Amino acid sequence: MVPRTDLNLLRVLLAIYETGNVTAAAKQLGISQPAASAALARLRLSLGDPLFIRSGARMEATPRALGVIGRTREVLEIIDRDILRGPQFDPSRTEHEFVLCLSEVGEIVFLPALFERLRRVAPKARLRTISLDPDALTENLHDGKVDAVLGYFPDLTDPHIYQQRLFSHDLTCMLREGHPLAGERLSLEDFCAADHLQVRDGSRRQEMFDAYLAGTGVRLNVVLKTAHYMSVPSLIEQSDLIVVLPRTVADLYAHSVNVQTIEPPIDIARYDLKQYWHARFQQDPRNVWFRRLITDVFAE
DNA sequence: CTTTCAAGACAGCGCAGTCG
DNA sequence: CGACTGCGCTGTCTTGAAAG
Repeated sequence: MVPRTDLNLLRVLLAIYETGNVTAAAKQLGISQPAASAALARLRLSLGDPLFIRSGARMEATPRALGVIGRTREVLEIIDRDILRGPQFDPSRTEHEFVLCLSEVGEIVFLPALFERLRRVAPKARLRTISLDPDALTENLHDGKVDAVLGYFPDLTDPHIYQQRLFSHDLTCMLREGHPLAGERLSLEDFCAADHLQVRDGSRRQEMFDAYLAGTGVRLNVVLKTAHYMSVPSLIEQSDLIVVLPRTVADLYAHSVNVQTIEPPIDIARYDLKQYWHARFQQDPRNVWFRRLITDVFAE
């Protein structure tokens, strides 16, 4: 059996050594003189040495006491600094590689701003983004292999996964400049009859938009499916396809290629973009800091 | 297997008094 | 004068049973 050690006794030992006086030591520790005296008695018993011999008005340390004072001071400093106060996180010095799991939309729209902010406040830190199967997200968050998940992930329902809403997305349509259907607004007939491009990156089991369509009975004529948003601008620019996609992405593309956005003929509910993390890291200083960084970027 | 609860044991406290 | 001791009180810990 591991011997039981009351570490408070070591504080009494140090206080008596520093003050040379049990009464003063008790005062320093905020305990009564008898309590300090009793603590000294327990120490004497456990170390098998008188530790302090009274010499006039002063308690003189024995060689045994002198032999353990230095190490005792070191141990208590380590406990106070590294255990009781907990590890501190200094963003200006960290070389940690933060791992963020986010959707392709998140990568396109938010990663540049997030990375810029990270470089500014934590110049030595690194950032790695990954995409994971929905089933693997919870486990990776639990293990700390992923610091946070960012995006629309309705499959993250584990009660130990905490979440915070950052932003609300809405969907819009995009087609090429000069498209036969280009104009103010699409009719539902034209919308359904048009050839659609569909983007599904596999980051969730069911898209909110698909569930919405299933509920309304509207069926789209999807003729091309892709897993990436990267190819969307050129596909739309060079065809008569229509695509439904997040407005933030559509706005980004509309600035760089010959495409335009057009309001869909149906009201599609907005969906929340959130950050997710595991309960284990709720109080972890580094994780708290990283989550706040993400929140701040979205607040801007 | 973990958590919760109650009962008993015990360590640590302060007070008062004694000892060196 | 300051360390130590005895006593009674209090809070914490341990243990075992029960519940989830």
